[in-house]
Amino acid sequence: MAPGGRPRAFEPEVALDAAVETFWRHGYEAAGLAELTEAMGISRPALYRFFGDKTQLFRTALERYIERNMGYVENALAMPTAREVAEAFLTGNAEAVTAPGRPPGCLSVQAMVTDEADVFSLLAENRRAIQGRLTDRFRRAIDDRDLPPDEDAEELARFLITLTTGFAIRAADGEPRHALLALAHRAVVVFAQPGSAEHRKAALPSPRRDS
Amino acid sequence: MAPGGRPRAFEPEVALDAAVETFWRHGYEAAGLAELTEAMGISRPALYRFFGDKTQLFRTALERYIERNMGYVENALAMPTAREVAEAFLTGNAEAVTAPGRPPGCLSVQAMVTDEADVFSLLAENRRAIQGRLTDRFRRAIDDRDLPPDEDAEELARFLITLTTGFAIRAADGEPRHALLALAHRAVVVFAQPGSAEHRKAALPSPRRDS
DNA sequence: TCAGTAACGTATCGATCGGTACGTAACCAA
DNA sequence: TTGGTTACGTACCGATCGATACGTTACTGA
Repeated sequence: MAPGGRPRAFEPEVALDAAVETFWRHGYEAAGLAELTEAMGISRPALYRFFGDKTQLFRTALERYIERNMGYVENALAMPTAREVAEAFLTGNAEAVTAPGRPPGCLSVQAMVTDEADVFSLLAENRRAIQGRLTDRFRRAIDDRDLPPDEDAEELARFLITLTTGFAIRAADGEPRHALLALAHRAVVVFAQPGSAEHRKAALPSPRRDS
Repeated sequence: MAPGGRPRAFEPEVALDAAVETFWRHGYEAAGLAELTEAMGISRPALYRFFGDKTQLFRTALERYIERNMGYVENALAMPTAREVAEAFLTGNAEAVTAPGRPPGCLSVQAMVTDEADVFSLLAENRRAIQGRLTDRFRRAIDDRDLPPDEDAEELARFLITLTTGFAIRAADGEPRHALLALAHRAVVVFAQPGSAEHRKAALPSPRRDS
């Protein structure tokens, strides 16, 4: 019934990668259609025909970014001990946000500062998903006696996410890889060394509930 | 010789505070003139006559933001020990980025994601200045035998700045105050590295300064 | 009363934003 | 060749961006 029409004049994956890099470097709003189309090497209507509007393009770009540049998350979650999970997660992130030949920082964080509610919540959901997987992993570590029984798995996960968020901003700020790696190695001391579970007593005077 | 003309119809400080809040909530680029003028309660030409262009307004707003919402920095630097400096700095920041009645997060961080080079470098300079003062403080702590002689003062300062940067983003992300405070208390254990067990004993909840 | 001065705000500037209408070009099947 | 189909890109849309021109209003001192 319907034979193929005129063939595409560009490689969708190449164009998408260019979009990823543009969003990565400038965030969502600051990445204009003009810059996007120029980087992707296609015309504006071509972008809309293949990728939908700017928001949909960003969704697709974020998916690709995650699967191509956030592999360190899976890698870290597969580590045998909680401490190794944390170290792999932090160092993997430090390396990802300072990858040579790529924009410094993290697409998710660069694009987070936006008024577009759907883009923001998309990124928030992604971050929450990772934090949830880390939490689950640390809960398992508690069950396995790899972490103290009174340890707060959710708080540990939140600590890691918060630190990597900071890494992303600092990398965009020009901080070199070795500096972030040093911070990563330093931060894992928060994961109690075997035999010293007492840091929690000293560190937490009393739980506070104010907002 | 020159008599006064028509009197001003607005309070400059009130208008400036409104500008601070707008930049705080949306960052630099996303805070449009329409929103700024509406929040400030003045017309567009009035803004330009009194505050110069948008960049100059931002400079002034940043100055005011620093002097009104970053008092915790001075407070922290005045603490007697390195660990207390760190704890006061982190908790002070956690409280500042979750201050009730104010936008969550930090103006400096919200506005950091921008293409405007001069705004970016202005913020980077501010961050570097704080990091420098923390570094100096920790160097002094090393001289005073308050920190181990082989400690890296600059790295400690970088650790704190990176963490507070993360706090700012997470606060904007909706993280409640108590969660960030818990992270703050947890993070100061890096100041009780193995080998100096007595740093740990002295950990007490420090006096608090709300601004 | 009146000239001088300065802040007021409407109405508008050119540039750029995200998004499309539409005529054209390139493929396939008959 | 011809009709159907699909991608191509120029040229444009209304809205909004930051920034101003300019006529008006309110105050002061002579």
